Amino acid sequence: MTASLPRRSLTLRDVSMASGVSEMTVSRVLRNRGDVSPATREKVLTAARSLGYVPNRIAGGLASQRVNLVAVVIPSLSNLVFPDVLGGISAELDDTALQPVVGVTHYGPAREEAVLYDMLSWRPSGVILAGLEHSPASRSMLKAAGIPVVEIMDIDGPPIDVTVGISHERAGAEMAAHILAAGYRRIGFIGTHMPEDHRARKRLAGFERVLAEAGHPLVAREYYQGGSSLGKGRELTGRILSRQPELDFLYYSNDLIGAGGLIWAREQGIDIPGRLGLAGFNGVDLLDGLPIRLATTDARRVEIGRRAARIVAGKEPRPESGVIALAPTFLPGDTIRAPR
Amino acid sequence: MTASLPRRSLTLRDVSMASGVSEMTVSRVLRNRGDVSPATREKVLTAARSLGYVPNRIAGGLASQRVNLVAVVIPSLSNLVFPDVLGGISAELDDTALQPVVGVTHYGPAREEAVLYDMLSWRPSGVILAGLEHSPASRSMLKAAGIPVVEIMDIDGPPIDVTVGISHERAGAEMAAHILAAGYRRIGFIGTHMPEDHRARKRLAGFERVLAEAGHPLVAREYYQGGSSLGKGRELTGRILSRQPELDFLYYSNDLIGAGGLIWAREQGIDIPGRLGLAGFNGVDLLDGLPIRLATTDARRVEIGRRAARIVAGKEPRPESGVIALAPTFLPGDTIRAPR
DNA sequence: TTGAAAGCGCTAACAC
DNA sequence: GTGTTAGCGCTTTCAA
Repeated sequence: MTASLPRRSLTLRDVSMASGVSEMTVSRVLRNRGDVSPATREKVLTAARSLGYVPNRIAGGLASQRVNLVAVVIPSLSNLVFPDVLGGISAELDDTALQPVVGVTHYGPAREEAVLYDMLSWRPSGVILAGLEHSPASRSMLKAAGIPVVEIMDIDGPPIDVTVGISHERAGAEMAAHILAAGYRRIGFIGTHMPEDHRARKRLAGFERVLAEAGHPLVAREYYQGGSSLGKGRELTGRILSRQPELDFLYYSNDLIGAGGLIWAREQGIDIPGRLGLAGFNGVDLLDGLPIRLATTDARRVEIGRRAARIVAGKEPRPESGVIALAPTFLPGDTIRAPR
Repeated sequence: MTASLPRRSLTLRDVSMASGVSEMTVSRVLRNRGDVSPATREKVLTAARSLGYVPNRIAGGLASQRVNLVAVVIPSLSNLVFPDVLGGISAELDDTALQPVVGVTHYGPAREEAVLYDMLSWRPSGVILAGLEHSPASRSMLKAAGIPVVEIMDIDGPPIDVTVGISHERAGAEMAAHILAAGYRRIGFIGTHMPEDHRARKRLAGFERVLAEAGHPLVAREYYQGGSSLGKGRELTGRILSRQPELDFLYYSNDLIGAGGLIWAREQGIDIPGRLGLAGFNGVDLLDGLPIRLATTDARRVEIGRRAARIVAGKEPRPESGVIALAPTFLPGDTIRAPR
């Protein structure tokens, strides 16, 4: 049995004819606009439902010059952190007419440009995008779009319109301060080699700055390509420690490789946090059930998503300065000694 | 300094005037359609770029009656498994004109209905949605849409149009067979209490059927509410084993709680897989770096996404039967004994 | 409270 | 290779 697929979809006109009411009134009923008598209303709704009418927003958007979409542009979906941001955005948009539409850039500026072009061609009511670094063409597009543009997750730089996030420079600096206060001195770093991961870069810069100022500069670094995983963390931790066994602390650019390193170090029987301290970044709750908790920084992902959405939705005014700064929060966990 | 936001966005007309070429030809250039002389082409492109023109797809879609969107409707983004499916979809759509647009249902049929209504109102070229269970209204909408509809991840039931996935009944049955073959006899189950997680339900049904047929029916079960996490897995494993210490195998409804159980059991010094065997479901690679690998079933997520996308994109014909069955693949890991 | 007319910005179809 | 015309399905505006 083959269901016969309708050649074209239903229009207001079909509902109008089925209900004996003008298209305009049908439109009013379906959008809950203006005054319509209960009787007419009922007639229309019945007709629409029985026909299985689904409004055509393409036409509606063109006519009204208004589309209730918010473009959300992020680097990746497999990164664990972006679903949290999306959760915040979507929770805050839930009681508005706005709907998020997600585009993924895979950390490529050219790809970001293409995604933006694409999304802007749907004339969304606002844009939320990760980071402050964009190609000149992307910046022009966003400025020319005439809609709210909220850059998120980073405030170390000038926004196009508004930015909501944490200072990664500060997050790195604060972590360095905690590590030094706990007495660690021979500190190494493990992170992605991604020129386009500006936030990781800024964190490392802040981290190194504080270490250097204290006279205990970073003594080792290990970079990797590709995605983060527990396995990668194990491997790199093994490598950096076999090369420089004197290291007493490892700072990871994210929690997942940090957790991998933690698992490896425990297998080796290394005393943590005594002989070796470890810290990651993000504060992902996925890892909460591990035997010991990795020290990390909560990047305030959900809240960032919420605030960004609030601004786009007009629930909260655009800040005068264009900047909404949240504080990165240190989570000590079990992998860093108490301060001396 | 306040950038002046343009009151309305540019139109083809603006590009036409700036380049001295008709709107129609501008449209041709911008879409790479038809023959346009290189000279004209250049003029148009230059004008469009310098103005910062971004086409209006709302208008384009209305005029052409064709929108290059594929609606993708999934229960959750935080579930680890759906990003994989999305990855497969997006990889396969990358060399087509189609673009995925994602909607999230949070496992609610009413919410699914709303999301579908919403997405269909954009007149997408196709729909990919998780599961075979939908409200009657959802089914009517989908049938009436007149576009390819691909239900994914489950083939235990009749599709609306096409379904691509694995049989969860079979996945559960096969896991039971492996467990029995390894000599385990006192088997328990830990899973979500989600009436709407039909796939988990079907897996358990297949699992129990084989156990019962072999004369070793399931002897314990533990359900939980809410999301899955390592912590939840630890907690439930502790609970079920303290209640029924004689259990020699635990089957989990997903890898994450399974891994939590594994971590807990190792902490207790329980011999795995000797004294106790464990298995999860999904085959998520996130957990690859754990000290020992959890036995599981690869649910073929990426491939499911790919095949679904291929059908929507017309790269592969709709199967006669409407069903594309992939084989769930048993991954023995280290938490199940070798068969006797 | 309801209806009629115009037009949103683009593209299909056809003419030149 | 390029231009003209009509119209996609709705909503805005104005009139009744």
